[in-house]
Parts: sequence; structure tokens; C-alpha cells
Amino acid sequence: MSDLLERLRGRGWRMTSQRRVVAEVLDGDHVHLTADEVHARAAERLPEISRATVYNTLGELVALGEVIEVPTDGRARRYDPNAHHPHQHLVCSNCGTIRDVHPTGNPLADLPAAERFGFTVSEVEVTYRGLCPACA
Amino acid sequence: MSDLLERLRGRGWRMTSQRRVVAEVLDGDHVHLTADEVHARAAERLPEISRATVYNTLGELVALGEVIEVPTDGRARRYDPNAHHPHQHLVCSNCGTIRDVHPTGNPLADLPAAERFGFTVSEVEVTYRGLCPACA
DNA sequence: TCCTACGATGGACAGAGTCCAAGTCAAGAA
DNA sequence: TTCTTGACTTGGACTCTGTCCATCGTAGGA
Repeated sequence: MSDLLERLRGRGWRMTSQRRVVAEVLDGDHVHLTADEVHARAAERLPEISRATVYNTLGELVALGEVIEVPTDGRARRYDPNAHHPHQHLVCSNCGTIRDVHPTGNPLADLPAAERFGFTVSEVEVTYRGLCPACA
Repeated sequence: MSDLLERLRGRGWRMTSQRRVVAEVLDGDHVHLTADEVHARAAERLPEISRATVYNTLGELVALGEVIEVPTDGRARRYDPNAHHPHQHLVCSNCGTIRDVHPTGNPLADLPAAERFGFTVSEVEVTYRGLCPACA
């Protein structure tokens, strides 16, 4: 994660304690926190940090391509720090647990031109759903 | 669409004018309305219909498997009446237009057992993103 | 050490969805 | 046809996410 802080500093990010804490909270594999969860964990280390700052920082990290916004069925967006290794998601329909997965194949190639309606298709997002071991 | 009304009646649905209007609004291909849009269109025919009723009815239709909730990046959920023909979605990253598409291939088979983490995987959802002809 | 522009704060606000108590009415019974 | 009743609808209050903004604080260069 310190390399994330390095990269950010290299891009001219002003390094504040708030931004550092948010970046540190978003560390590890299979991390998919909501903004509120990020705020709660950040507040453990920096009690005065505000919600607005967490939202601002997450938005900047997404804009910089350092964090991915994961589309969820539920209400709150989730943030995935695993932005530099292409992957898809496996979601438990019951408890909402998310795992990063790496399917084989190339779904982009599976969409025939006739099914593209003139769109310039640039991205595919695959979400697998099912029950996790604990919920099954 | 009248067959939808028939199916619903067959399942013991009490047929009210509100439910009929919501079901009629959700008719056709490539229909992906938000709850608010459904409410607006329903209100053209039945001005007193309430938001709560639209939400209730949409929720019931989803629970019955007659309508699919489409995950979107934006804020509001969208509802897709094309529930009886498996398909995926192609979304314009700029204007949000959604088309139903039918890719070849079977993404479920593309997820190796080692990547399933013990989940019982039952569903895959594929979202293609790009620019529609109007936005390109 | 001092300056200042960038970042943080918190409170107001907005959009989407849920909940609930009270009133209404579809459809089966008589 | 009328009656009855429980399922359905209503509208307003409420919650949850997220955004905006004026003001204050501070990182980092001079």
C-alpha cells in the first residue's frame, strides 16, 4: 500500500493525514467496502475525519484509476482497491460477500457485431452470483 | 402483455387498476425504466397512483420473476420486463441508454472451480459498456 | 518561519427507497 | 345484487446514500 501512497505523491497529491488513512483502510485483496465502512474504519484512527472527506477522497482515487467502484444491487456503492489486476466479481446473493475472481475466456469476443447496435463497446463487467459456503 | 396480466391473475393476484397500469407501462422490448419513470407514465393514465404502490408492485413483479432489476452504475434501479428470455445488457457510458443483447458463449463455464471459493454459483450477469451511436 | 492555495469540515440539501396507520375496494359468499 | 373482509392503496414521515458549499485549517514551497 505504501506504493499507492508513493504513486499518489508522485501525481502531486497533497498528502494529508485524512488521505493517508483512507488509502490505508483500502488495502488488501477482496476488500470491497462501502463509503460508510471506509469512514468508520478511518474514524478509528482519525476520529475527526468527516464523511465529506471520505467521499471526496474515494472519488479522487476512482478518478485516478487507483480504486474501482463496484456496481452492487444493494444501495451503497462499494470500493475495490484491486484496480491494477483485471478481475470480475463473485457475489453471495444472501449475505452480499464479494470475492475477486479471474474467469477464463473473453466475453468481449462473445458479442457479435449484429448485437452491438452500433455501440463502440470498450468494457465488460461480469458478476457471478450464488451462495457462499457459509450461506449454502 | 395481456398474457402477463393473465399469469398474474392465475397466481392469485388481486387485479387493481393500479397494478394493471404498472404492468401495462412495463411492456415492450428494450424497456428499462426507473421506478420514478414508471410512476410518471402510470400517473398519465391514473393520476392518483402513489409512489408507494409503484414500488410495491415493482417489488412484487420482481419477486414473481416477471420483471428483472437491472443493476446500474447510477443511482436509480431500472426494471426490465423482458424476464422470460435470457439476455445481457449493453449500456452507453455517456447517456445511460440500455439495450438487451444476446452474447454467444457461456460465461458460467469460464469460472474454474479453483476460482469459486466454495460458492454455489447459479447466475452470471454480463454488462457491456461503451458509447452508443448518438454519443460516439 | 511565513504564505497561500489546496484540502477538510459539518451542516444543509437532494434523490431513491422503505415503512406505517388509516382508508378503500376487488372479488368471493350469500 | 349486495354484503363482507382482508388485501391493496395512499400519503406522509423517515432512512440511507451521496452532493454541495461556505468557512476554517494546514502541507509544503519560498
